[in-house]
Formats: sequence, C-alpha cells, structure tokens
Amino acid sequence: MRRRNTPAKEAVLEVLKKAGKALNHETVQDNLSIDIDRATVYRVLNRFCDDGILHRVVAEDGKQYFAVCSKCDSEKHSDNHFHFRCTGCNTLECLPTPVQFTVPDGYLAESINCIINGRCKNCA
Amino acid sequence: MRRRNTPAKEAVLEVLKKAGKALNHETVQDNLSIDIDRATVYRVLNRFCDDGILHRVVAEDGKQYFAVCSKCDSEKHSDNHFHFRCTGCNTLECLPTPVQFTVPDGYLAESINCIINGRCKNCA
DNA sequence: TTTATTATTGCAACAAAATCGCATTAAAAG
DNA sequence: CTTTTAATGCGATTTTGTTGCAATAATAAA
Ligand SMILES: [Mn+2]
Ligand SMILES: [Mn+2]
Ligand SMILES: [Zn+2]
Ligand SMILES: [Zn+2]
Repeated sequence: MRRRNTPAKEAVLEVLKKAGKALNHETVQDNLSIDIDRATVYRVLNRFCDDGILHRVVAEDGKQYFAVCSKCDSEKHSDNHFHFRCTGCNTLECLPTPVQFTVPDGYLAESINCIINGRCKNCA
Repeated sequence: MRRRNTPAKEAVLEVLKKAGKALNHETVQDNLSIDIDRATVYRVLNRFCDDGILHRVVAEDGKQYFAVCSKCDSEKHSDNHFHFRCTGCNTLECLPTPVQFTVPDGYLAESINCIINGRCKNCA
C-alpha cells in the first residue's frame, strides 16, 4: 500500500512543522492553507502516526495532540519524555526531559503518556 | 448545598472501593449492585471528585478513570504520582512513585497527568 | 409524625471528538 | 493515455460525557 503525495498531506504537515508544537485536530484544521474535509484531516493525521511521521499524545482535555517526530524511528516511536500542555494557547510541546520510572514487580510497561499542564512562556 | 446519602452514591463507591483500582464509567456501571441511570453515575462520580472522595485521571484511551483518594485532601487532590493503566483488564492504579520533573524557564506547571500503559500482574 | 425544602434521580436530548461506509477523484505506475 | 487503487468528500455513526426538566426522595423543620 504505497503512500501517495497529496495537497492534504502537505498542508497538514506544513501546519504542524510551522507550529513546532503539538496541535489538536481543531487547531490543525483552523490553520490549513487550503480547504480540507474534517474526516480527511483525521485520516491524514492517523496515517502520519502509522508511518512514524507524527506522534500522538492524549491530553487531560480528552483531545488528541499531534507533533512532528524528531527522535522517533519509523519502526518505533520514542516518546519517553515529558510533554507540556499550555491551557492558554492549546498547544502541547515535547520537553527534552526523559521520564524516569519503575513499575511494580510482575508488571509490564509498554508505553508512557506523561503530561504537565500549565502555562507556557507566552501565556504565563 | 449539603450532600445527601443515596443508594446511588453508596453503590458507586462500593464498586470503586472493592476494585481498589481506578475504573472508567463503563466498568463502574457494569459492576453496580443496583440499577442506576448512566447520567446519574456520571453525576455521582463528578460530585465525588468535587468533594475530594475520588480523583480523576484521563488515560490514553480518551476515557476518564476514577479512583478512591487515599492521600488526597478534600481541599486539594494530591496526584503527583504515576498511574499504571492495564490494557488487559481496563483498570488504572495509582503507583506510590512520585513524579520528578522540571519545566523550562518561564513556564508555569499547574498539574500533571502521568500514565504508564502496559499489563498488570494479573494480565501480564 | 407530618410537612416543607431542595438535592438527587431518570429520561431524553444534546454536544464534542473521532471514526466509518461509500461513491468519486486523482496520484502515479505502466 | 490508460489502468489501478490510495486518498478524498460527504453524511451517517459511534463513543464519551453533559444538560434541561419534571418527578422523586433525603433531610431538616414544624
Ligand atoms: Mn513527544
Ligand atoms: Mn492517583
Ligand atoms: Zn501557551
Ligand atoms: Zn490487568
């Protein structure tokens, strides 16, 4: 199933690259340079996640946030870092800080989802 | 607005106490000893959170999980610890491990939401 | 015990986030 | 240019959670 290059893909990725932070669907949609259907934007975002281009974080507001992967492999998402969600501007950024943790005996950790909520530099 | 004791409140709390872990709405509903309306269960859970009886965690599956507070004050929820969500039995537990973190200069941290996903001892 | 007050409930409607079915469109391979 | 099928648009649907409102019932007052 070879991927095709389309205006929708380019437009979505452009928005996320320009933002430099993770955005939720609504924010992506609002910043698109061309008109794309809602469902298509969702599908593009999901495909990018499958392909290791974006990674997805679910925040306390119940929404999915998408960010361009920097240290992620297309085989495996590296997301062992903290995320900071600003309640002011609805963005979410990957912090460099790695998350240190252990699990109880017999437990098996598969992935983590660590978010710090607050105000970013601009919104503080 | 003085709270009243009702069968619905008792039943919901009984389920959560017996579980000893955080459960989402659906799981609470499925384990009730009496028949209670969906909306009522949601309202009971929210009221318990307001009153500092339960605390709420939003997981990667986009659902809210509710757990009986142990170290929480009725004034302020103490939730600076990791949570473990088992993808096998759909439960979520508070781990004793506190979360260590720092935020970039100028950023203001207000709350955290840290979840480790994987398999619990029973489901590993 | 009886009555009054109003928190709580049930039910249906609603809202928001995300997904899905399906016919149509358009990348890109040949 | 033709063919193949990934990607799109559009509407319907699902899932999670909230809300309006009339009816019910817990609790305080009489
Ligand atoms: Mn990240
Ligand atoms: Mn907790
Ligand atoms: Zn901000
Ligand atoms: Zn389990």
